[in-house]
Amino acid sequence: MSLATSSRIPEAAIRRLPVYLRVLDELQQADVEIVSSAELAVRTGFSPEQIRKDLAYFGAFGTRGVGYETAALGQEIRRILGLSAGVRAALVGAGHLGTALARHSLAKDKGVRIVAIFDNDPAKFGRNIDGVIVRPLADLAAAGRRLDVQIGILTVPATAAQAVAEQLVAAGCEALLNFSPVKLDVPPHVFVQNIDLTMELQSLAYYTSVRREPETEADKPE
Amino acid sequence: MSLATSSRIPEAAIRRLPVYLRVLDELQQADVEIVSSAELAVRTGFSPEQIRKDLAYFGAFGTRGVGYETAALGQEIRRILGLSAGVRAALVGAGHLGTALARHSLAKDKGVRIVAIFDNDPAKFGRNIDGVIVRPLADLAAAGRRLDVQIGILTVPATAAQAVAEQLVAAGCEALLNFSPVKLDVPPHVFVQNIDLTMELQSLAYYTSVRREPETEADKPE
DNA sequence: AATTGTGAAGCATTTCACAGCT
DNA sequence: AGCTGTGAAATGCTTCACAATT
Repeated sequence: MSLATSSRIPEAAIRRLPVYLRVLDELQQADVEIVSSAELAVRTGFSPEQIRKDLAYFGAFGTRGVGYETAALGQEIRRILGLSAGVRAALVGAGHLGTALARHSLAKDKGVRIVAIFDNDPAKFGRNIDGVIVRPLADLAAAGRRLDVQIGILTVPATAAQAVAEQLVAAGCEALLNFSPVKLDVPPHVFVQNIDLTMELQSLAYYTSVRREPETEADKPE
Repeated sequence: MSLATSSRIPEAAIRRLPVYLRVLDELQQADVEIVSSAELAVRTGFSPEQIRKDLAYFGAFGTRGVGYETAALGQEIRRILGLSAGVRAALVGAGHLGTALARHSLAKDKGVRIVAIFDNDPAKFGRNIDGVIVRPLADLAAAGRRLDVQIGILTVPATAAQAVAEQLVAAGCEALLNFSPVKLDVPPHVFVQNIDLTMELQSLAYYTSVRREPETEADKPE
């Protein structure tokens, strides 16, 4: 009962589904009722075969010789991801990044709703971020499972991250979005997605020509 | 001369280097002079073999039977990434997310420095974000290559993204960090890293147990 | 004795190529 | 005729296992 790991479906495929969903919604907006994998490929940048394979992991949603119904496929993806049920998230850390994220996500409902925001800093208590009030971090432990949140978002300093993660898991979170540069230690049933902004910037530097110094020393010795 | 793509080294390995770098800096801070791949593995969550292989792509930096010198390896990674030269970045879109990012990155110098911030909104012109003044977007085109930036960061609405990307490339950017949910069309020598926050949240929903509806219709038909 | 560096094996994901429907 | 769905091949990345070195 506790083995929730789906295992057969590549994580990369799951991460592409929201991209398909966005394009499908745009097409529907434009009254396009049918779309081919080739057309989706142009709009997403993924290959048509990949798109077909990704979708085929979950069923046969298209019509051969025709394509996919935009509306129906959109609903299927929403169902697969669990967005139609409406997922609830708690965000911890109402600093600049946390606030930006909350606004970003609350602006338009995309199936995941931030329903509670916590912080440590009394100066921030009571602040209203697009309709959600910033509460003391202590409330997270107190409210616990009554919050009924499935996703936790960490935009806290590295020093606080592990403790906050544990409280989010205790509150019932099964998936965490972690912006702290820390490897979180969580129970195996909890899925962690890390976003490390410093890492993103630093790794980009590699693809820049700046680094070319007259270097002789450390070339691979054959 | 224009073929800059390194090609032999996995992108995934490049993305792990900044993580090693962070841990090495922490160790150095704590006066640890030597570290083994096993110890690095514990602290980063990657396997020791993977760490050794990643480093071996660039040279032989360790001593057999001993380990790696924290200070020396840190410098090597900085050199490999191009951080020692000091990379310059321009950020476009001084909204909540852009501002948060700028502060985040400017707080401590990690080798990539945001040297210019642009926005479309006159209300934001002149605002000071940790020492950098928000300038009119038009200045980006005007300043062009004189900005001497290698990295561009896009925190703009989807509708503006492609045009802004083109201006950043014209200004000399060889790598873009794109937070807009748009597939950017750029010349082949430009490296694009997308961070799609809506996608991150929506894909997390999959790893949640919410989705379990009494579903019969669309199971894979064997 | 310990730990790196690395060819080879193993695994995962992507691409190919085409059969199967409409 | 056109486009999906899918085994099989190709590619890429990770793990294994051990020789090399201090």
